[in-house]
Amino acid sequence: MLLRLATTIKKRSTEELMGIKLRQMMLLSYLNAGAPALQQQVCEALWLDANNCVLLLNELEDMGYIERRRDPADRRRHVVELTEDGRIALLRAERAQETLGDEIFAALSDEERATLRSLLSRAAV
Amino acid sequence: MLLRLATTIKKRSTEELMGIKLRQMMLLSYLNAGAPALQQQVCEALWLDANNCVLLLNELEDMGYIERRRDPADRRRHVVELTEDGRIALLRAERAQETLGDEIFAALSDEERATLRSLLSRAAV
DNA sequence: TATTGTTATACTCTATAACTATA
DNA sequence: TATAGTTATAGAGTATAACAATA
Repeated sequence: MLLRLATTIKKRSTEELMGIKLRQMMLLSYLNAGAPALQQQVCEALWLDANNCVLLLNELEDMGYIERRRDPADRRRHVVELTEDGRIALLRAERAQETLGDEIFAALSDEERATLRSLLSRAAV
Repeated sequence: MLLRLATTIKKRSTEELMGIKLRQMMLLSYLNAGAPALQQQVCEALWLDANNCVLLLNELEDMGYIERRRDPADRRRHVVELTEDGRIALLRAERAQETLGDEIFAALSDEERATLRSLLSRAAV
């Protein structure tokens, strides 16, 4: 049931609706939450292997939503940072997600949604 | 969060653990729940397009877990039925899933799990 | 001609391994 | 030599379109 709901969310989170892909949004969202992060940290936080992470970052860099800079302390490393355009794109995607959430969980009260969130957060990831 | 949990479940539902793949289990589970069904119904219930459905049924038929017969009433149609081996394979997979569920939702009481199920079931699919 | 099931094909997502540059 | 990032490649999963048999 949980799996089916997840596929529903994925299917309805179209690029057309959000402006960007769901995975792209999750990466931008992670960057927005904290300070500019090392590429490695981004990968780990989002469960992406190094390869996938690079590809995703490439897309976002091409779109101008992130910037990659060499870490002066260790020139092998890249520091990833959200751009202003990236912030705007993220906001749009988040608004779309909220609307979608309202549609999908329309039958649940605010309180019930909070309960759901809390229960899910206590499951092992 | 819901999406992350879903990927956790998928990743941990390995063929090694369950004996069959998750999608195969879902199809067998559907057949087990009701009477022998038309291929078309199976597709629709599991959100598979016709192509995918055929491929999945092919796998299961090769493994001897289902049987396909022509519908005498309309020879274009196929009736799909679970075999005894299929039933056994399904049972094994279901047991593995239960164990997995216990691990993932270990922090939740029985009552809380019931609440979670009920909340999820009320979301739009 | 329309419908059921099938095959062929391509596209996305993900996973593995080899390569480059820095340390 | 070990590590961070990259590239190349292959494998799942999924979607689209063309095809065969039957109605």
